[in-house]
Amino acid sequence: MLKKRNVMTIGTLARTAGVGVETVRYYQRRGLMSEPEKPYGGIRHYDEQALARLHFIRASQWLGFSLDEIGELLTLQDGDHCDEARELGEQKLTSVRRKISRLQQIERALNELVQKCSSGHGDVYCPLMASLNDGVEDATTDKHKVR
Amino acid sequence: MLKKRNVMTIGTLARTAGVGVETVRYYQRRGLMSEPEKPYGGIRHYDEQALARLHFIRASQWLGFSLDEIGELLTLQDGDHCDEARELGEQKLTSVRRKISRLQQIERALNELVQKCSSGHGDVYCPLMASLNDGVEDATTDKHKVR
DNA sequence: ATTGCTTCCGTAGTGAGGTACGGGTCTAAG
DNA sequence: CTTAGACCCGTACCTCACTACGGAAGCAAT
Repeated sequence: MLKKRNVMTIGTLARTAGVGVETVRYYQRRGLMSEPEKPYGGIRHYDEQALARLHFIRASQWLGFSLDEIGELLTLQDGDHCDEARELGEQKLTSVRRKISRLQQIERALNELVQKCSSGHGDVYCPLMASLNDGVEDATTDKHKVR
Repeated sequence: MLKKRNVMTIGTLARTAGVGVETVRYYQRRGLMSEPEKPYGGIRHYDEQALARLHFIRASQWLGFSLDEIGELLTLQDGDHCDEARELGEQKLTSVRRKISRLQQIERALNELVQKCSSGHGDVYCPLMASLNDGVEDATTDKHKVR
């Protein structure tokens, strides 16, 4: 008993996955998804696999992988390359942890500044601005790229 | 006794602040820094104020302000607008905290996946890939923008 | 005086991840 | 049968923060 596969147009596919039609087409152009053959003169249809692929991409993106990295992951898809996949995962984990601690530093600094601003309200000058003018105490000590 | 002010060329200024010459010129075009008058047919010189401005910009950037927001901050520079500045700071603080908790979620998920990958090594399939294929457990439940 | 590094200045390109547009074709509802 | 709404497709445009390019002119040392 062959259950007829859930067939969708690109619009339905996109809506179901919560992305825009243009985004799906963009992923196709990037080579992250294949374009199904189109029936002569007609409209392409997409199945569950396409939807799964879209989920894969969004899930990976959510984990901080770039589209290029996702492309890499996709070449490892058969499950035979667990080590490579884990390696990529570990790299991401490291970079996520770096980001977290940088943001925590920033949070502490910003919090302190805002606190000062709220309390010492008698003065004429603004402590936040003052700190920014001084370079936020050792924030600019790392003179590297901010990006 | 007038101490002759520390005068720099754009190159020295940039190097001192740890940015590129092009970056300084870019900030000028963006209206974040002024261009000093140039002596007839000659080379512009920059003083400590310009350097301070550059520090201000980098410090603010480090705190997560965009160049547009930094422009706003700069219009509040006189210190008479402490409330507005604090308001901006608080907004940033909120967004930084959001980012942190999002990243912490990601960290937990990624860590778990990598752990699984390292341990259960007898199977043929890769747990990381498997999870990505399933959508990372409720990661894709929030079907919104990843950006 | 010649080499060689800066500076000056405008314009254009980069990368990441899309989003928008416009003209043409299909399909489904009324 | 007409019309509204998808779809198809290529190309152009967007944001953000830079970065590069290229030619002319200045300045410092040899």
